Amino acid sequence: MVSIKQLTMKVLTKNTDYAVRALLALAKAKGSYLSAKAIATEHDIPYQFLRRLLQEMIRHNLIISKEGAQGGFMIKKDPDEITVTQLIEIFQGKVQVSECMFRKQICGNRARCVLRHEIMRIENVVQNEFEKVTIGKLLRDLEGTHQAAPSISTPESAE
Amino acid sequence: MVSIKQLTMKVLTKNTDYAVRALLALAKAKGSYLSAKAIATEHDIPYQFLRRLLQEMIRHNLIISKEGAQGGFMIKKDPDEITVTQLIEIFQGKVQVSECMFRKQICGNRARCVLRHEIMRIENVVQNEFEKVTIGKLLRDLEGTHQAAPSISTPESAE
DNA sequence: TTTAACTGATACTATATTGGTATCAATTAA
DNA sequence: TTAATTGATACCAATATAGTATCAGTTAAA
Ligand code: FES
Ligand code: FES
Repeated sequence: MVSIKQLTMKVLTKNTDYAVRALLALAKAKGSYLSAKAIATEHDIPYQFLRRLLQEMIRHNLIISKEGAQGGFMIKKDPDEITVTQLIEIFQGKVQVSECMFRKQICGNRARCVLRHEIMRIENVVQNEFEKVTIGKLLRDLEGTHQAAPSISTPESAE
Repeated sequence: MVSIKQLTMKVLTKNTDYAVRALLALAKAKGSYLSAKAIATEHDIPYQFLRRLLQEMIRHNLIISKEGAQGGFMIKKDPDEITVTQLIEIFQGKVQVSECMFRKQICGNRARCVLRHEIMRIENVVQNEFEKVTIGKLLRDLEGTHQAAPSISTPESAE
């Protein structure tokens, strides 16, 4: 075996995972401040880890904060304008399929490379797909799940 | 900054990169044995690293080997049947967008989850796209680049 | 006016993954 | 017999990911 350790390669890391969860909590609490501690305990996110993520999201103008007692964080940007793509880019950097495998070896100086085209095309597909998933959409799905929409045809017992 | 180190997250690792290069070399040399050393030097792949990859590919029936002096490796499987997806799975494990972010927190016991559907859909898209890229296709592109097809409309000076 | 509940900033540690090296035994052509 | 070569596997280094700790500053409220 060479490198098959986990059996899967993650495209979303904990950073993004936690950030999305936190944003959903903040979006739901829209208008009031939620403390990092509250979010952390309620959503099982390591406290200090979460704090860094929140600070990063402030820098990116997704949320704001209030210091001191009774302080906390509040969502700033419209949830429908926050895409998973953005979060991935903030916390994991741009998704790139390959910096260009083979480079010199195969392509030499030639600018034309079908493989590269394939790769770039795939990259765009991924990008576009994630672009469609916003915090607002997830929130609505989530609330739909817990409130209305009693049951959907295919129950999908998987997972 | 939280984790933006490289600015990009790779979907293809060196393993896969090198494996594809080696397979292209072997596909080109179809019918004769190429030594690991020859491949390594010709394609700038770390020798010992490459040897492990080759052994792994033997285990997966992509290539065969001959021991001893004048030995080496020879491609076994039809290049058109070797997809990049397969190589990714061998060397990086299955591509999985997320093992299921949020899990309990959000979905609880509910089997219905739109986010999960989105994620799975994206996974499938990636999988399908890579499925289309085979060693055979790459080899033909490569040979086209070096032999016929003198020039294509868009030169793409990028990279 | 002191204190406890907070965030800001940042350094640190631990673990996992990725990338690469080294070693030695076994095989085979010359 | 020897040099070229693979089989097998252990090891090491660099980087990325995940998580922890600390301390200074702010603020609501007792
Ligand atoms: S492999 Fe780099 S341009 Fe083709
Ligand atoms: S997040 Fe896991 S099923 Fe929805």
